[in-house]
Amino acid sequence: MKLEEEIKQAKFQDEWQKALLNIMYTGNWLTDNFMVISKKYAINDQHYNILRILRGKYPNCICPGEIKEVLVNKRGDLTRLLDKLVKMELVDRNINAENRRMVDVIITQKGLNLLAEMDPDVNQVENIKAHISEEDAKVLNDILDKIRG
Amino acid sequence: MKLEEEIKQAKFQDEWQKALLNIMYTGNWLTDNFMVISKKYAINDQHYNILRILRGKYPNCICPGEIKEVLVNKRGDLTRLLDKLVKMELVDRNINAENRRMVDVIITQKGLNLLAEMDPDVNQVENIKAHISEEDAKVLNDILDKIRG
DNA sequence: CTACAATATTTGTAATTACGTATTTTAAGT
DNA sequence: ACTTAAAATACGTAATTACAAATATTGTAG
Repeated sequence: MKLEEEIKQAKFQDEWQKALLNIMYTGNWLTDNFMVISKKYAINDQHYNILRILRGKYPNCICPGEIKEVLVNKRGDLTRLLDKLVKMELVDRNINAENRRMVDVIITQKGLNLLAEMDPDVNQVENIKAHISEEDAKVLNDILDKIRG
Repeated sequence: MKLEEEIKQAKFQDEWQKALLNIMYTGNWLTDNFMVISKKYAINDQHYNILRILRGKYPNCICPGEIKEVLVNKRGDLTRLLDKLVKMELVDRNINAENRRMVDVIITQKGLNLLAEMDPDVNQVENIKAHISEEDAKVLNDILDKIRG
């Protein structure tokens, strides 16, 4: 659906202006989708993002600082986000033996199971293959990378 | 800068997967830029978005429901977001005479002045003309519109 | 070895946001 | 006119987030 209809604006200043709004709007739209899915499993989109990062590292661990760097969305307080995941037993958190300032975070089996359970729902959202070609995706990636300079 | 470097992921499943992350990442990146600018003027990006919508309507007013529909980001409690703008005297809020359920919101001169003051900063952020061509922007818009289906 | 700066994370507190519920007003049906 | 439903917004409360400051540990210069 054209952005003009979504945010009910007859026309934009120019294509660049529209592109900026379109990126933010579509980004929020995707995030909202992840929020809806995550909520079904008693977590939010940030928790989900963290679990995905941890699964990517598994069976290795990773410290909060690295997680923060890699998060798609930096909103939220990492310590408290992890607090909740620990409380739900989805991740383990231990002080690093070599450098006691650091904390090792690792996803638990329960966390892996949860992600596995969520995968079908997520695939549904991530199934943009139905809408754009691989070539389109590649073009999109190039343009977005260029925008961020 | 390539997304791979930004979020330190060696490679992605496929171009589609990367595109999804890229949209959300770039959207957040843009939003963060607006947040930084807004903060300099004691408001946040949502407040700024609302003020822009109101300027677009000026000298007409618009009700909260319509504002909500048009907002790029639906996060936040519109009543309280407006509370703050009213308190800062950047907008006026009055019960609609014809339909007393509705509320007329209009930007004040002070609000218009603030936006005018912010414009140079915002133009800086919005200056993606330096990075992508009009044709690129058009292609990007088409692809994003397709993704949302 | 000691003092000082740097790093990684946590915590306190205030502000913001989410979410369900309440309030007020209009519309519609009988 | 009266009752009920719908619409638009506001509000109470709990959860989340932002921001600054605190804590703990390591690295380093003298």
